[in-house]
Amino acid sequence: MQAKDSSTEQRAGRRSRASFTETGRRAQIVAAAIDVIAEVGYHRASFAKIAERAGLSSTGMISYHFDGRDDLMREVVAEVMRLADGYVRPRIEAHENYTARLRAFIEGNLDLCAAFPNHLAAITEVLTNLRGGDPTMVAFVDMNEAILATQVEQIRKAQRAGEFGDFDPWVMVRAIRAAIDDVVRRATHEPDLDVRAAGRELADLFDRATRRTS
Amino acid sequence: MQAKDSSTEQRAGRRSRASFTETGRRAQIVAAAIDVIAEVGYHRASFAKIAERAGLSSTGMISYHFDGRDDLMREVVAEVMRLADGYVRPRIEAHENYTARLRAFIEGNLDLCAAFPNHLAAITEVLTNLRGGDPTMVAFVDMNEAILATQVEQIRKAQRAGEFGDFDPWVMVRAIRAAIDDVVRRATHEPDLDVRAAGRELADLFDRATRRTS
Amino acid sequence: MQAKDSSTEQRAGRRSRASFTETGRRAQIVAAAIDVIAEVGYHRASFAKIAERAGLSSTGMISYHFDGRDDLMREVVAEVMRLADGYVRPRIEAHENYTARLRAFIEGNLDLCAAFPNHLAAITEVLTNLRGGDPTMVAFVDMNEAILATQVEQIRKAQRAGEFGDFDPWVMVRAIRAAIDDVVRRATHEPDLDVRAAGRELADLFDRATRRTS
Amino acid sequence: MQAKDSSTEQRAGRRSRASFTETGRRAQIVAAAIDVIAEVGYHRASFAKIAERAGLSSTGMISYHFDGRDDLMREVVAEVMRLADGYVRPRIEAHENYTARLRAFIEGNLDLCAAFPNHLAAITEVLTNLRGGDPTMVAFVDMNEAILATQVEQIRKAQRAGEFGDFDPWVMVRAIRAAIDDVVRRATHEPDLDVRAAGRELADLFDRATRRTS
DNA sequence: CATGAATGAGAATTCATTCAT
DNA sequence: GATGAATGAATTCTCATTCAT
Repeated sequence: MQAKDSSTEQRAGRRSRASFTETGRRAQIVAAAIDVIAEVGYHRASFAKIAERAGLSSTGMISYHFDGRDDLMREVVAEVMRLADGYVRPRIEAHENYTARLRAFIEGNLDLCAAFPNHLAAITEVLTNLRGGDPTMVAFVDMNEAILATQVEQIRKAQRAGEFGDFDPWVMVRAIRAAIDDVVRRATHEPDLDVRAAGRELADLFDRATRRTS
Repeated sequence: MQAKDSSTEQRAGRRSRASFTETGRRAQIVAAAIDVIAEVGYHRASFAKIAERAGLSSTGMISYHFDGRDDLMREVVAEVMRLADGYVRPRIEAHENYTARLRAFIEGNLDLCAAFPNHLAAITEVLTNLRGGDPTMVAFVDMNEAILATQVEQIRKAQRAGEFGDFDPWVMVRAIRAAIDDVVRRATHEPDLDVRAAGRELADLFDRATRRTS
Repeated sequence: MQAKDSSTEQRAGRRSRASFTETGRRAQIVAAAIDVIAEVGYHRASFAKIAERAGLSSTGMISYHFDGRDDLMREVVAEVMRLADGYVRPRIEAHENYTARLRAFIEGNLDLCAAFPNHLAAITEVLTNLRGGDPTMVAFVDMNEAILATQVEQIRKAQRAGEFGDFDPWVMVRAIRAAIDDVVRRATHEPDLDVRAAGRELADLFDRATRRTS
Repeated sequence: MQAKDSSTEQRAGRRSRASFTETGRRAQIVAAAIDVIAEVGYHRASFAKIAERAGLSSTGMISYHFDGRDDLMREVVAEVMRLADGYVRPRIEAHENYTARLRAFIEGNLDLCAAFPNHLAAITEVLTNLRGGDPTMVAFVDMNEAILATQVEQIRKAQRAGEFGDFDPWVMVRAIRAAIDDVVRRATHEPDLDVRAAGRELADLFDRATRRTS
């Protein structure tokens, strides 16, 4: 019910042996990209803006470190997933029953959103704009799909355990994801939004929606 | 709990009296824009692609009929809202109690999505990419906000009537919207997706989520 | 020392027999063109703006009545020259001696500018932007040159008559023209400018400049 | 009585530290722009033509080095003013009395025009077409106005010194400017024009016009 | 490694002109 | 005669990417 591990090895390296500087530069660029994407959106996040944010004086540096825009975006997603996984997974695994785990997942995501607003906003932007995009990034959508599949599996277990009611787990999983992403998206541009409160509300909402009808 | 009426008169024209051909061309271009936006997304929907889809030989034609990209997008939204309103509103108003009306709203939207997949996908794309966008299209976001406010009001009535439980109506409304939009988005690129079935599932889901806990 | 007559016949007619409506429409368009050119300048005076000003609903009308932009501009120049000639020539011919005639020319032009600000501004715009322009409008520059030549001849007579001193008449004529045009240009956008007063000052200036040194 | 100093620092850059190549390219593009503007005029001086003249393979290069058309034009004006200042100012300051200084100003400008025909033609084109233009370039017009004001002040001093007669210094300054610009404009397209001779004639002309009437 | 100059494709828009009605 | 829809060229500008230094 949370992000799969996406280890460093998946980063697809033109460069077999990444030096320390190399790694640092990449991280720096990815961090800048996350901020820029969160602020101006996926499509307006040009190399020029990202380079400027990263304190780089040339977009060429980005092209040097990444195999094109897609590669950079891949890394952005990977980075955020790494963060999200480290943040949310422990909170989920701290609970035994599925109801509590679901709540932990939803509230964990939105607590994370409150703590790192740009990260979740960025990944949402990227994944949203990937849908229907180039076939070159199919791997990405697949990865996302895999995560959802894991969550579906969790729900099925809860249903078999009689903890959840009878409903289509895919629809449920996507509805949860969509609701979370919606809050994330708004959080970026509505500073007054109480993200944690929204998280609790959503957790309540989906608690009722999943609960076995007596 | 549905789109406000946005009548033809609101289109307000450079052209005071729109000829039949004028109206036809505009409609044709809007239709092409809807298809292209649904297929490639808001940002990749260039005038070139839209013109090609509309069977036009140059992008200049679009600029001739519309006062720029924003004007075209406005019309796209207006057109879809007109369609959605005509389709969904009667289905809602056919019911008295709020539970049935909510179901009619959700299923109505997704039935419409099944019937006109591109229309809802297009408006979702436009509105999604407007969030945090140019200040020139604030009116748009406001309109959308007004629609949500109407729905919130409906929910409040249902709560006062004891038909719905106690929850934050804004969070609920946004979660519903997000869940519907998610299905709409996927419908465009997943031809096998059973949109109507998803609609029924979502209606069930939010029925449970809104129902007064006994 | 003033504009040559440019009769209607010079208008270069695709249309051998101009109907009344034809003539009226042309005049109406020319008048609109004069206003627009004076306001936004030669290059920004598009057919669209001119048509709008003329109360026409299509630029096609202009293309119908004129053989292209050049033809329209030709007519603008001819129209203004006709006006200027009728206004200035009598004031010049009312005097005998060349000094008074020169003053009448300068003050006459600027009085005209005060009375019809757009007309002189328009012709100045057109002629200025013609210099170095297409070879298709050479005839235009030639006509202008012919007017200056006439004025040069007047000066030569004055010099032979001992009324003017010894100087290059061409340089003088151009300096006068340039000074007048400069006031005309500024008059359009500086409403507070006292054009007549400037005319008197310029007349004084060139009076001193042409006077025989004792 | 001549252009104010417009030092390199005023160029203010997107690029804080301009490399040698950067500076070179900018200069090269400015030079090309000056030539093209002198030849085809301000409005027809498109990036395409300028790029071609500069030996560049795409207009994008110009956009890369300059913040748009206005920025390029600004640089064109600055460059010409720098040149003109270096050329004319010493010749003016070599003289004590105002009569000689005026002559030095006029002849200096036209000698410069003979030496660098395109430079003065270009600045004249730009400034002429700025009048009444975009509000974005108001600073430009203001600068020009400041220069004229300086010259007006010089004239006032000469009048108080009894060296010049009694006349409106503003009208005089503008007439001088207009006469010079007229010669400059013609010089570009009339190779046979003896610019220096015209300069001497104009100096004589305005010498008579400013001289105290005995 | 890093820079930044260079490239060329693609974007929206304006324009004069043509043409069917 | 008059309209306005259609065309295609031209314009400025942005962008990702390449490459010499």
